[in-house]
Amino acid sequence: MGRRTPDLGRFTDVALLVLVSLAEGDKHGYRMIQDIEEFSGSSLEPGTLYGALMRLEERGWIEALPSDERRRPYRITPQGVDALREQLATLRRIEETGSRRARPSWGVA
Amino acid sequence: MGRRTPDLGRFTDVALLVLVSLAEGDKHGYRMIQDIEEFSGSSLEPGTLYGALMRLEERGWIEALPSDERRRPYRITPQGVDALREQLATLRRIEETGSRRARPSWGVA
DNA sequence: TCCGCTTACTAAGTGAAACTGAATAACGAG
DNA sequence: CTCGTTATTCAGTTTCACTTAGTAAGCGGA
Repeated sequence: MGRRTPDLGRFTDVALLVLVSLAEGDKHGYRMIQDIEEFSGSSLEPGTLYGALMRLEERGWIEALPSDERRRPYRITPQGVDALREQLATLRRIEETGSRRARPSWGVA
Repeated sequence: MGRRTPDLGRFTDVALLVLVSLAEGDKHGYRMIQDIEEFSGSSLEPGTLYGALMRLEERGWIEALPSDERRRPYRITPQGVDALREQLATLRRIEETGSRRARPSWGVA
């Protein structure tokens, strides 16, 4: 459930979901998958998640913490928090516009 | 401005933006570009927009209206409205989770 | 009338990312 | 010692977003 529609867009980026997840606290990949599933309903396959982690790290929005060689935890960086806040603001604007427009008794009268 | 970050995700799907735009009323492509620019800050290039329109039409979420051979107007379908509402709900959940988590005095104490 | 601007869409080609799915492996429970 | 969960890596494919360029109708002004 909470399916990302194949063909057509995904409707929410993996990168955003990761940032939201890490905003709660440090996590390793596998826990992010579970967390993201809970708050967004999107179940990510490993390949999708780890690919996004790599790119986010290159961007400097998250950083790897000392790994215990089984789990590889990540932390969101200050730049990551900035980016997240900015994106959330944009998201809110779009969501509000959409809600306003899709609300008024569609199909009725 | 309102840049979609090249590499890394786009953070908002073109398809969603189109649905929000059409939720306000019928529009042809060029006007959607302007409308979307206004409410989301994302300026789409023609190729991006028209590609999304094609896929949305195949999906049955929008439909082409009789064209005057210069403008090609589109209308959102009932299924499109359903899909939009569902996506907005998901978006709101993500946005709320993100805002809650990114809020509490980050980096302070 | 013809020049140029805005409007409006079409089309081609590229790269990056999301997705699937399978392989690997450590660890705990029983 | 075996099975299920935890956790990550990797390979391969699809698809979308992006850029850019091209076509063309309509309109205002000189």
